[in-house]
Amino acid sequence: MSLQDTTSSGVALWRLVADGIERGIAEGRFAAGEKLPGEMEIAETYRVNRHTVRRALAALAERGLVRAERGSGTYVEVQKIAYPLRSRTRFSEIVGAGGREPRGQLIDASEDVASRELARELGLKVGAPLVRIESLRFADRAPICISTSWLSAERFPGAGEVFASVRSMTKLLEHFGIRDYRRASTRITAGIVDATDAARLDLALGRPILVVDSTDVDPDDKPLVTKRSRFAAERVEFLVENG
Amino acid sequence: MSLQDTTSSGVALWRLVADGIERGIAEGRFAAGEKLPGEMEIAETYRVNRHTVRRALAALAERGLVRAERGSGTYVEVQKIAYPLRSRTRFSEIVGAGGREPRGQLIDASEDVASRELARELGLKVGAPLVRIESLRFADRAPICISTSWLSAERFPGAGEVFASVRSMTKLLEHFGIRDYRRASTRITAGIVDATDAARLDLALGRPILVVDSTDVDPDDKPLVTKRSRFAAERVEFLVENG
DNA sequence: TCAAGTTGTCTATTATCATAGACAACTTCA
DNA sequence: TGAAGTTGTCTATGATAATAGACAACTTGA
Repeated sequence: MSLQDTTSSGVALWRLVADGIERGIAEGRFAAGEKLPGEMEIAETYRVNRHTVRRALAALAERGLVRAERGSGTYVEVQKIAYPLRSRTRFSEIVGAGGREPRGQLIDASEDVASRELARELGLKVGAPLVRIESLRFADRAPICISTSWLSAERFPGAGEVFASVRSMTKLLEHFGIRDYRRASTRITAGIVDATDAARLDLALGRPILVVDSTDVDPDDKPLVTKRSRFAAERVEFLVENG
Repeated sequence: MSLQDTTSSGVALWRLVADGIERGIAEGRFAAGEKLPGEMEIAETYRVNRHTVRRALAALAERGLVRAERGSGTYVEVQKIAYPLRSRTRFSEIVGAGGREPRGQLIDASEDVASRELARELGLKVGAPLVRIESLRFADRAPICISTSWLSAERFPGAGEVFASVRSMTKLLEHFGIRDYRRASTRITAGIVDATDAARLDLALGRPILVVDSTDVDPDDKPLVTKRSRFAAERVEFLVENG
């Protein structure tokens, strides 16, 4: 590691550079459409090899944040995604409307049992069998959000396998005969990303996340699924609709 | 990387394991003085090699979080600093459809000129004279939120002095003859506290904050005041009511 | 047209990361 | 005392990270 780092931090240098540049974009130091400093200049400011900078830029380019033009420079490509909050908010609508392609990826599905809080949210007894689904959502190529969803294992047997094939919570519920549902509650707070989420969201350690706890209910107000979602704060902003 | 990770994240595996264990300690899954699972068992749960686990444990040991005892096990060394991930304090009335009772303490009032963004929000020209009001809000004795409000200096002359005496944005607007107004837009995102806000909010550096940008308008949709508020994320959660 | 500056690609070298297997040293408990 | 289970240490191998230098391909502006 360069700089004063004598002990290895376990985070690759190119990742630190990439995070630094991304932060510059997120904070507006590099505006959308503008040219970044040259690779040599970036290498000097971070005191790393030019190849290391190129690795960082390649990672950003893969996610669509920057675009390199040979002979000219590297340009900032994207902006924050606006995420309106109202009942019936569904990810595909939002990102679809913005012209970005929604993608959901199953990370993991496993069995779980209801804690007191989960039991209360879902209207079940403590210890009731649940299905836990971990999923990752993208806009374009950038990971936006990690969600952990819990459903009753009795009401939705095999929910994990279904989600793996349909890749959408709406379609999962449709598969079990639920055509309509709505958002019962949404709580928003913020936190710091942990290492696991950081790796999956392609976020630097210590970066802020928006934490959204929500529960969806059917038309009879019976809880269907409760979720905890973690959004990369620098890529998302929430728009609260009020009359 | 193990699991399904085919793309390298730039974060070393041992670091992910170390963070995972540290999180377990912080959240009390591994109590102080207790024995951690064996290296083989940890390796299996994270699906990595035992040497990778040893690297992770070595990093934690170097920081004094754990202590290994040959032939016996590895033990949690320190008492965690317990802080709740989210408090139960509800501020729905501040951020939801309401958001009208900022009873707070005036920190500073000064003159400012409209940047492009402020001008757009307030429907003024760039460079138009503004009054900027910095205020601090408490719940009990804990500081909760810092707000920076901007108003047109032409429409609200002496707004700073008025706010200092009435200590409420609603009453300030009443003073200028505005009895009714509503929230036009609310944008929520998250960030890291800066040094100035950290001191005022009694927050550690690097802690997350909820950033709320909002604009209030009169019944004719004319912008009155635009605000940027920073909430200590660990003391606040937002409740979004829908339906 | 030409020079300067940019990104793209190649080879090469060294250090770290992650895995794998084997065995030693030690503790615990029956 | 002995077996089982724990951490400690050694060697070894392949993949990745980071450095270094050279040059090609291209854009920009004088």
